[in-house]
Amino acid sequence: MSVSATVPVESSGAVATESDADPASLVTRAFVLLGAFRSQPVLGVSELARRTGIPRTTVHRLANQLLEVGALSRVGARFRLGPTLFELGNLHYPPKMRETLQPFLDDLQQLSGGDVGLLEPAGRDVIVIQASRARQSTSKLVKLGTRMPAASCIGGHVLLAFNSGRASRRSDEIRANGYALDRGVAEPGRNVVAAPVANRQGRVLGALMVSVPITADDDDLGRVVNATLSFARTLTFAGQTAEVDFLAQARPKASTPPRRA
Amino acid sequence: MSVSATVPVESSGAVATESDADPASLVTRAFVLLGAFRSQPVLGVSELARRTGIPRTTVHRLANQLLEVGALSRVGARFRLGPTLFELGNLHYPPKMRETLQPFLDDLQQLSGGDVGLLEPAGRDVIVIQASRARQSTSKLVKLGTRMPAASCIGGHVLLAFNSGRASRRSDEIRANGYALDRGVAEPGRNVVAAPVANRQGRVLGALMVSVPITADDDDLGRVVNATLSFARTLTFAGQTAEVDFLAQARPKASTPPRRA
DNA sequence: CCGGGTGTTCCGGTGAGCGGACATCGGAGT
DNA sequence: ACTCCGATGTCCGCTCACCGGAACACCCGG
Repeated sequence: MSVSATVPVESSGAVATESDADPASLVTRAFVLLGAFRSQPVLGVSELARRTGIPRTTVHRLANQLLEVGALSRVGARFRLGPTLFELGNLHYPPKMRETLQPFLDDLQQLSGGDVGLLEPAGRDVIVIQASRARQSTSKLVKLGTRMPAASCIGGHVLLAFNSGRASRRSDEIRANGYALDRGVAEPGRNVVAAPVANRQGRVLGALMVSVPITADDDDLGRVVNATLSFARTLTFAGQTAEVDFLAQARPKASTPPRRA
Repeated sequence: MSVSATVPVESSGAVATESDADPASLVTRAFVLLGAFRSQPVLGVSELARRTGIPRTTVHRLANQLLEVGALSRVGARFRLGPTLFELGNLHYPPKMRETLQPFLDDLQQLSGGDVGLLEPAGRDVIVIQASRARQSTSKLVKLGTRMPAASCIGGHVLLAFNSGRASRRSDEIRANGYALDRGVAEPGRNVVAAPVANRQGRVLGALMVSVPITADDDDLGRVVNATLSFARTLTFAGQTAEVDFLAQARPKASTPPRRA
């Protein structure tokens, strides 16, 4: 549990977030810094340095620069993530996407009684970019802004199945069914259903995920599965119509820019 | 009720404000790059270079680094803001703040029939960090994630009045009234009301803003004002109880870090 | 075939970033 | 009281990684 994305192993020196490329690069470091706040919302310079393996002085300078642009805010002598990140994060979507899709998520939430979330891939992780939660639900998977490894979440499995070229038994199964189902494994006492959402080119860009409490009657679950599939198709359609082109990925122009060595 | 002579709303356009300090600093530049997407959601390298004044080569390198950390995504050969920003932006809040406050905003929305937004200061701008909008409203001020100069928005005036030391006639007036009112200036055909929201120390950290269509009857407006004030107080209270400590800003510790000699 | 528009690569000079050392503050322990 | 410890903020000289001009590769429309 405690899906990685967290702290590297103490003061191991280098940055341990399994980033592919050179760990240098100021930009990378800045975002490693920001990422440290995933596990702790308020951090001081020294704490940041300890968690990220970046020298204190450097952290100090970086943090102050991030402060200037509003990516961090002060909390007494310490820091927290700043409002500029929220602003830019919201600009991530096409302007009307959220408003357009929210009613659908809400409907599905009502209908299923569970928690509904829309996932987007981010590297080898997935992020919950939109959600509709039951009043007093405790699903931690389906929570706005949550990031987790694609491999460790059923919604991520769906995305992998439809996106990554690599075939596997599980992927084949998901593609064949058109959805994925997790019975109480990911979340104890809960069933989780996931179905793919595509854009107008038919490319799968997101996954709809529903987490419902386990019921005695399997027919209930069946209904939830059907509803999820139906709504996933609806979202695909809604994304097309509202010229939202849900999650963009516009014209596939330079489809394969020569990959760097 | 003096009509507030609000500065006419600056309609997007050029790059937004700030960037006071040295334009150097990689971090600053990176965020200047990201900020360019405020006016255009999808941009290529050359376009970015043109808009930001940063040389193409540098833009290219920066953009690719930002891509690696998920702060940007590819769209064909161009870029858009990435999901990591959304994730981090959501972490900006205390964990339960949004869920806690949303019902209050929704109630006020229903009650007033207008658009309701919660503002947070960010440098000399303000950002709408939470909103509840009427079904088919067209208020552009009260939209989730919107950033605008504090000086050009009535909610910003409230924040300035209660936060900045500088006194002015307008600030005094707002402090005396406990709220601010804009009659159709900021948004044609709409009245906008704003009231301060504080944390447990009584420090004003946000502003509640309500935009309603202008009605013939002034009593209606009065009711909206009262409701807004009431809800602002409620939010203050809610922020306190739910140990959300709404918008943090904990103990005013190192209030005056010894400024360089 | 050309001219103007992209995105991308290369490479040398240099200034920005690095980090060791120091100053300072605040709280806990004795 | 005095001290230790860890916190944040500051200074400064060395060096290496970033910067950006120039050149390249590519795709279009004329």
